[in-house]
Amino acid sequence: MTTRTPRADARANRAGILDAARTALAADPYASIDVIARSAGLSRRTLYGHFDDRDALIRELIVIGAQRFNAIAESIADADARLALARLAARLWQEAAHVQFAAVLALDEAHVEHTADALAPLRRAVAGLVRRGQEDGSFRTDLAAPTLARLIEEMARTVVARTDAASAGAADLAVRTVLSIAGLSWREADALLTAHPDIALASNAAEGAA
Amino acid sequence: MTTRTPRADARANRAGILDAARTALAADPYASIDVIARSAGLSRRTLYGHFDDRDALIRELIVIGAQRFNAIAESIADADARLALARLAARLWQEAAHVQFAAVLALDEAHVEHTADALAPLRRAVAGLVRRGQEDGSFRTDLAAPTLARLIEEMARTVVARTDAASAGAADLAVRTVLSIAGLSWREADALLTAHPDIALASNAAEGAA
DNA sequence: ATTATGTTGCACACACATGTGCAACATAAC
DNA sequence: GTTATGTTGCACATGTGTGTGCAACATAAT
Repeated sequence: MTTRTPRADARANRAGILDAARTALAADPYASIDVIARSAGLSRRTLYGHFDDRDALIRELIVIGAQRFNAIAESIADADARLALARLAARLWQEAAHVQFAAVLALDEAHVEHTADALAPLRRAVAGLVRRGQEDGSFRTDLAAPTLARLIEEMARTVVARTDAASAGAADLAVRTVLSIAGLSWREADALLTAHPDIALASNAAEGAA
Repeated sequence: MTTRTPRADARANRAGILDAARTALAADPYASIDVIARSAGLSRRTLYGHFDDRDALIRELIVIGAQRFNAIAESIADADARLALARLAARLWQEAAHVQFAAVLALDEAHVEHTADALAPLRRAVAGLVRRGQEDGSFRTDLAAPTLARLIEEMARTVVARTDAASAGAADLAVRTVLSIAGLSWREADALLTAHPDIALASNAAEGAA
């Protein structure tokens, strides 16, 4: 029981590892500890100074990512279920850089359970949205609510995991996909997005400008 | 240069390995050679008598699977693009047992390329369908044809890989998902499937009957 | 019944990843 | 400038998977 205060550079290195792990694991969920450490500019041995375990590192990543997810889910307040869903998809997409690894890891047997637990609030929010949308007739009713909720989750996960986050209309694509799955025709979705241009805003604008 | 005729039991064992590999890899794309061989009732050593390599085994699986895929794609003749897409999805689904591993493997870095090559005909068929559907106004036009084609592929792959093939309305779910992505409203898709009950037929009927 | 063909278990070499112990070295904090 | 804190490289043990060689054994085909 001495100083207790972590050194400043150590704090930064820890953060750097989490950062490197995010991108490395998004590209390859089986990225080795060594690859992660090196891509953070540190040695493998040092990483073990910050995290007990490969598992501990990943668990921390999941927890952090889930917090962001859940916070967003709980911040959506639109009365219109279609709007709420669209906004949820768009907001989540903006976090893509922080969550892409999660979308990939969520498929890994070893972490499904933990991920599912951590994302329970988000899942509840989606379930509520679906129920609401089905009740007011704006979402499809040919599928049972739990089925539709799961389908929306899976499709969203796929789009996040399999789309280059930096590409042009990526956010727009994600939103339209989710709305289509919810049962809207594309014209309906299109009208919705036109009427509410704030939703798919801020798609990473500058690209080819060099 | 002697007999050249493979022994009957050896032929059967080879087929058994391919079969076991299909199911084992569908569950876990990293299933070990040993697990595959054992689940075929053979020893690891024997497997190497039939296949040079882990890679050789997987490549053969991909080729066989792709042949079935492609044959189906080329057998679809409906003039109506919506119908054609629906039927394609349904027919592919019926092959789920033979292709689920492919849907999973397709994500594995090591085999993406080979898989993509093998599935070129299917991909071309989908591209043609999308073009046709967009031209006659039955598919969405808010996304460029290549984007839409890729999206349909990805979503179909996800549904195949992430749905219990034996579950009740699985085939129906797959078809409806694809149609929604193509831009149909759920009511439109519903009407289409009602008008053509032959499409989503033969969903593995008997389940709970024990 | 003989024989070519398959199968099996075992040992081996190899590669790669995880996690730990330790001594040498750096440097942020004071 | 001293010192507690952090970093590094190296060796090591461990575990898991791949692919091969070989001798003993089984059996389909004739």
